[in-house]
Amino acid sequence: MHDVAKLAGVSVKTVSNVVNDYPHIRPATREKVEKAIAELDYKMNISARNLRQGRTGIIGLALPELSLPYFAELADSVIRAAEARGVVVLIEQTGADRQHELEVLTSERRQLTDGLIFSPLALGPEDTEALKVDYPLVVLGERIFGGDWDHVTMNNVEAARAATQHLIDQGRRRIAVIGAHAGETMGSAALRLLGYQAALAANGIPMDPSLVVEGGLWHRATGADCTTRLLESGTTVDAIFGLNDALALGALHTLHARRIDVPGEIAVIGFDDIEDASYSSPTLSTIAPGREQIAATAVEQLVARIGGDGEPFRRVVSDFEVVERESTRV
Amino acid sequence: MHDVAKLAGVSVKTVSNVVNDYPHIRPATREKVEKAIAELDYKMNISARNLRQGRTGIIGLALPELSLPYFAELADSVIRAAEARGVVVLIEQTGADRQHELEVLTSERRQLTDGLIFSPLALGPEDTEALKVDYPLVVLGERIFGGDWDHVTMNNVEAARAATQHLIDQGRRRIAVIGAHAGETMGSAALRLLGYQAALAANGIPMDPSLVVEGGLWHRATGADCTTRLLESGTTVDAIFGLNDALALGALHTLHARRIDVPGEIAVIGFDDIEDASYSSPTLSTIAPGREQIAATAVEQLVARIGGDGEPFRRVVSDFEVVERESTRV
DNA sequence: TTGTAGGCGTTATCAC
DNA sequence: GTGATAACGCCTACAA
Repeated sequence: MHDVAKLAGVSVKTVSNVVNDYPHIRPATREKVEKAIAELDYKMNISARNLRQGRTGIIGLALPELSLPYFAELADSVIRAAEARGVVVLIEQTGADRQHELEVLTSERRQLTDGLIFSPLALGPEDTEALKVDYPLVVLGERIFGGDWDHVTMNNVEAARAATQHLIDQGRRRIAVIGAHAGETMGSAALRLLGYQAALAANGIPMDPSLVVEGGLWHRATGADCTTRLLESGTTVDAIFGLNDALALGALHTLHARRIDVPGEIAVIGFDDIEDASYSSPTLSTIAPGREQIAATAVEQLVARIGGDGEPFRRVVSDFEVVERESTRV
Repeated sequence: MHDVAKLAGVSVKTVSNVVNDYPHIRPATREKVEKAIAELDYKMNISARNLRQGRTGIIGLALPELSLPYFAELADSVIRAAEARGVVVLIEQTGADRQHELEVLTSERRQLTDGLIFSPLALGPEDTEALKVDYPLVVLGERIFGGDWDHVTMNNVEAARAATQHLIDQGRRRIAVIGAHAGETMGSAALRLLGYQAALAANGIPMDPSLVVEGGLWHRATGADCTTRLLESGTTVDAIFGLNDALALGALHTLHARRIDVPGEIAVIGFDDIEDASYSSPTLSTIAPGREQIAATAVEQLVARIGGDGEPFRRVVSDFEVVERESTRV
């Protein structure tokens, strides 16, 4: 910057003003400086600016893992939204491990980012304290309510209710759920199960515990495994609600292997609308959770906070949609 | 740092020594300092360190997009490998657009990263000059050979030959390829096509141009579309080689929709071994390209370069493996 | 083994 | 409108 200033015959401050688009600069001066910049191929030192301003222009995104298609697609959307706002994204994977999720919140890396978009999977209401951090934070999902931070989420209960209702509308009555988490009262698993129960109740269908299959991590493998256990339990089933698409795709896999017709014998619906859902055989009906909207809103809120927005903390709920495809089409 | 030094009764330099694990410190001194750090909850200012050292501890990863499962899984592996080496990863998406890929190389964001792992999809040999950058660079894939940078890749030709040979071993003779890029002489498409041709030649099978289907971006949708065009051309086909798994999964989709038995009538093999390949119906045979190894090697090389390694530029070729699943199992 | 001085490249302040 | 100067918080000499 010194060199540029010298070559242009101005002070460093003027150079700084030019590169920062400070409005009150004489056109002639600006031109001189820009010519010097071009001539010397000068590039601003971001580290120095960061030090001075206390900002990095980087936001963190902490999620379970990119191998899970939903999170890969979410990350894609977040990066795009961030780019539109002139910030870049540092991704950290927690592996859905509670210790790792707690660590992310206090990590040294938080120094590197101006704020964090956090999608926890293992934290629960007992970890509320840990989320009281001194940097801008936007939490995704519904695991932890009511803290002093911004929240972007979807209406899990209502969406799961709609998915179940869709199956009921097709005449299904023995609807299984795979991927349930016993004992949880928060988190997607619990909330979606609630929606499922609500739909059954609203249609006067008794809830049968043998139709609720536990499953830990929501991978395809888990869905395949849950479905095997379900079928081998001998209970009657005419539909399966996978609490996410990966589970539902795993279910399709098992059903296919056992030559069970979908949707003829058993209809299947998932949740997330990942890209695979459009290309599986059969294609998978699912809930589209408004991923783009979630990403855009989260980035927008975070950037606003970083900019010193003193608004009260918000909780934004995105829209969802039932997407009917072959796996439930009669 | 001043405050810590004052509280511990030492100089700032000593504090610095402690936090940087400088070896020659009296245990008593170290303890005093650590106590003061804990008491004040002191955190080092990374920006200041970056300014002083000229390093950020961040590496860039530029790839087409995270929605493509192969790249999502690659990013996952890169982040893990980077974590093991104490660096974090900033991901940029190029959308496989040439302009965007060129821009990534000179972007202001390069100031923020100590080096870049770059997986180009649109650049070709004519862009060699653009890759001559003044920061550590590791290029993935085989689009551009022989420049002054490190290269981590797989043996596309040999792997494609093995995939084709696998189909031939199953008695297939009318083997189609989907996703070819006419006119390209570099890049995965061209190299894999070369391997395909080599296998046919080695087995005395004539190459039939009507079996080579063009397809631009390697998404599922493209694979589905290529397969439709292939079938509607009326040519005889008993196997399809998708130049990546997404294409092959798209093919499975179309074949399923048309009630064509896989592998009974048509066998299908892909390339990449993404997670979906294990859970499609039928499960997809494919080439496992050693993704973990590629990621680990790329990070390792980049970190070595950043550390000032003056070794000559290397080209590392990872191992691959044919994975046989239902889509080719007789 | 520890302390002191100086500078890394910017931007903010406040004159002019 | 533009310039001089002092921080931002750390690390690398070099000295003690």
